[in-house]
Amino acid sequence: MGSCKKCIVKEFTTLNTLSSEELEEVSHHKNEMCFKRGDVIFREGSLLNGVFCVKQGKCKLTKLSPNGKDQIVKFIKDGDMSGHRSVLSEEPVNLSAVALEDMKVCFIPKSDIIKSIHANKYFSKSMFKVICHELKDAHSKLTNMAQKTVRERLAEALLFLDETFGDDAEGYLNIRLSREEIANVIGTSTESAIRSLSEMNKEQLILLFGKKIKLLKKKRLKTIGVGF
Amino acid sequence: MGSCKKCIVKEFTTLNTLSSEELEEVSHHKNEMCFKRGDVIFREGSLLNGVFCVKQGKCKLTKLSPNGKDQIVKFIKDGDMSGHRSVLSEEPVNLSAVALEDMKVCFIPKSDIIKSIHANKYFSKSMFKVICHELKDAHSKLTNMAQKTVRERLAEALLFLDETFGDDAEGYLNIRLSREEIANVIGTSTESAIRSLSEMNKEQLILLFGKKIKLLKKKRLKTIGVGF
DNA sequence: TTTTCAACATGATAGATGTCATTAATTTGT
DNA sequence: ACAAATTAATGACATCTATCATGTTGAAAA
Repeated sequence: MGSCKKCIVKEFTTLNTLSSEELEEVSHHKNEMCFKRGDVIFREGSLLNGVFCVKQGKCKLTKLSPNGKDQIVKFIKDGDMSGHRSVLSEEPVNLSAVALEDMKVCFIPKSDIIKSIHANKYFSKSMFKVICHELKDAHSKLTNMAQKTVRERLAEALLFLDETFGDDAEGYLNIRLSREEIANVIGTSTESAIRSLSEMNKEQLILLFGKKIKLLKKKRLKTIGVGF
Repeated sequence: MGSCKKCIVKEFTTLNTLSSEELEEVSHHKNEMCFKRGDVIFREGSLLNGVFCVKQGKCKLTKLSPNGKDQIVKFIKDGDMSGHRSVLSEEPVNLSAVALEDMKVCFIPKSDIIKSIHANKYFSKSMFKVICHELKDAHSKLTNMAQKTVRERLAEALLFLDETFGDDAEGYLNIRLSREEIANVIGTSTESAIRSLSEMNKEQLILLFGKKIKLLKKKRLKTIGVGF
């Protein structure tokens, strides 16, 4: 089992505030797991006994609405943590995590996290920042959802995906989502999402090639996303 | 200047985990201020140097959308704290706070908060829970906003206001909001909000009397809010 | 390869919501 | 108490979005 000291997750998350000893301890307690596209990593309502660190792959965090539709609330990628909200608040998770591609994930037990929060003020501070940032993000998503049109939300979402996951060698978004998943990000029906995508395709703002999407005019997309 | 030890805010918030000495210190550093209905307590983008504790009155937290409309993200009432996200993340506030009635508010400097977070693990734990709860709440609001109709969101919002602020002697909601403000809670146009209210009034689910609103059939409103 | 199934695309239509215009009611300031 | 200004209510209409129906494409399995 590899040491956490050289892990990509340590590199990018709040774990980088841990001391050498703390990391050593985490290394011994952690649990490595693999998932395949479509696998459920955890499901809304479960009581998590630790946090997940993503070494490889991407997943979506979704919330089930009473009407049976999933809302995609967040994406998680290599180097990200997940499940910390549940651990910190000692409540069940309110979101489900589903793998979007094959993943390698480490599970760090709650006890290690809690211990370090109390012992290491840098870790605790960093944790606060992570959650606070998520909260800020959620408020701004809420506002967008409430006040923007489908087309505006789609433009925003595409730019977000571009910033978050980057492009591949040919300039396509480095994430593969079904049309339904795109609809679940922007909070609309699959058909409406498809229509808006086709429209942008015709306008040559984006290029659709199967499931692959290339952003052709990012500046224009930005102004659309802001609402103009 | 009164001691924080007997304050309603201490009673209800995370401040109740502070030791006697810590409270004493806060008592000396705090700053009492008054606001009138409509006053801006802080504005989106400001850098807060402390947190606000509400001794009396209510306010709304709003986020301005690029299209110029305000989205009401949260309500704050007697015994609540606000501004902690900004203080903990050391970022500008992302929301504006506007008084909905006359208010008495205490300002506690950032230094006291940070100090206690490091010194008092109960305080820190309690703070985590507060933020985590807000995050959970924001995710569920996001999902509702994305997937529910105006009527459903209105039903939910009314029940929320009822739970949060309670009723007056005659059974009316204990908070006075304009139609525009109600619209800004549920994320719709003022006219649509008015129409949905009128509709529920005709159906005798609620009773409208000027700005005052009484919930007549809460069970029915609940099933509407869930989406049936 | 061929078959089968799921995902994608698109048209038609109905329903929900936003916008504009007008009138009524209420609040505010004098 | 009155006038002015703001807020609320409602109708008419345009627009957006969801839903249903249908056909197409593409991927996976036999």
